[in-house]
Amino acid sequence: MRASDRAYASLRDDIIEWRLAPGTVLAEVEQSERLGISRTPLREALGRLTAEGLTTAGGRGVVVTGISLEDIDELFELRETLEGKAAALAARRGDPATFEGLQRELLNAPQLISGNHPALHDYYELVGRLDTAIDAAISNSYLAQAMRSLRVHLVRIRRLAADDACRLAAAAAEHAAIAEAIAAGNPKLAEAATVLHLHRSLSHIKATHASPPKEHHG
Amino acid sequence: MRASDRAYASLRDDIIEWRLAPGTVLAEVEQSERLGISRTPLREALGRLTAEGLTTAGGRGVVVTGISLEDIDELFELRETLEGKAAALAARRGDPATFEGLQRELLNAPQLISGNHPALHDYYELVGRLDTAIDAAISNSYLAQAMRSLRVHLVRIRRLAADDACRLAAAAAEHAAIAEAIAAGNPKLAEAATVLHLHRSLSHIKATHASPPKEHHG
DNA sequence: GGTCGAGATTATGTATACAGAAGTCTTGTG
DNA sequence: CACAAGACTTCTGTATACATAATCTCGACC
Repeated sequence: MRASDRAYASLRDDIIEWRLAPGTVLAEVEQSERLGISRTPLREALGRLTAEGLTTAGGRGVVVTGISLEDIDELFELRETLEGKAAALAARRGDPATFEGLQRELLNAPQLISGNHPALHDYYELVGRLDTAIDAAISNSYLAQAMRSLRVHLVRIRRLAADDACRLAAAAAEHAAIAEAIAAGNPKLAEAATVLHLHRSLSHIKATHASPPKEHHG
Repeated sequence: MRASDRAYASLRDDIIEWRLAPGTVLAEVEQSERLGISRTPLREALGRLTAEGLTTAGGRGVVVTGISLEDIDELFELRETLEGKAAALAARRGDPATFEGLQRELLNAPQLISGNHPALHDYYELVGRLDTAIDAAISNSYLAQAMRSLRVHLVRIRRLAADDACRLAAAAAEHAAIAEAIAAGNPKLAEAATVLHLHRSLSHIKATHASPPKEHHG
């Protein structure tokens, strides 16, 4: 693996997991020394992060982007548009069997979650498989790409919302409804189920953070 | 201006204007010598182009991306989703006076176009102002960013469709309808006018290219 | 005492040198 | 004559050295 790829993955992870706070300046010499590489591959990594919107190239050095409450609203507005359309397209073009299987798994998810130690990883992996299945079903690489670039920010937001077992179970049911609608080949229903799920998710995030979270564009 | 910026702008223009054909390999030494810069800023430029989707970083060297008929369909599918939503949001949040002015200008556009030498530049500049006004009105930087990344590819497609004066006049009328709906504060109408315009544009492009254009991902 | 300016310092932007990998051409053998 | 193996060529990936620009600080002058 290339050094620039490692640097990119490392920094991306640090930003998404909030180990690098918004507003942090990523000086080239400092970071290249920290990661044990030279400035050249680091610059490529920073360029990719900036293209994704995780950092901004303001004046001197690149700084870690913040996420304000307005950003979350904007993000979900776009997300509703893209994922709603994607769900509708998947219902038209997807393979029903695939989504029937995912629906079954999602209906079983709450049982796994309510166990002793909530297996967040398993749940997120399952949701990720649903996302991947939708991406493949829509047969639209540009739409898929747009959603992928959104998901980076959403994962970041997810860390802000302390997902309890209750919300996870509800979310699993909502995802199951989406999968069911897609499997049934019903575009309108798939879009409606998606919109519903996203509104619930956004409400949950906002309720969790009645007090404003870390603020905004560094 | 930085050397990497100049290289990026130059290559981007060459690709959009089809001076660099799809499938062309952009070797680093070759291009850096052609542009009179060193490999370092050139690599940054290539990275930006690849992030935008104008080039792909397959195996050895980056190659200029192609646009197939399927790509155009996918592109317009996403475009309909994003611009439809944007028009609806602009109708809700935009300043009516701005769009009334744009509507008036667009209604006068056909007179300018039907002159001796069709002033394509003026028309495209006017449409660009409408896009900019919508971007500003929606108050959603993520949606605006998604549309900006789309427009790069659309400009490229525009060069494939030989826009005659007749089509330009019709397009101006369609744009005027969009501006009118936004000025009227009618989201559903604005979205409908946008969807109508995009379908007409796509039909025109497809009719122009009954014979398949340059094909596919390089 | 405050403010403006010049110098120093440090960071980014660029060029170049080096290393590793991949592809191609050539040559030898079956 | 065809196929395979090896060396050579060439390209990308990385490191480092140098240039340039911006910022911070210190000092002088008002």
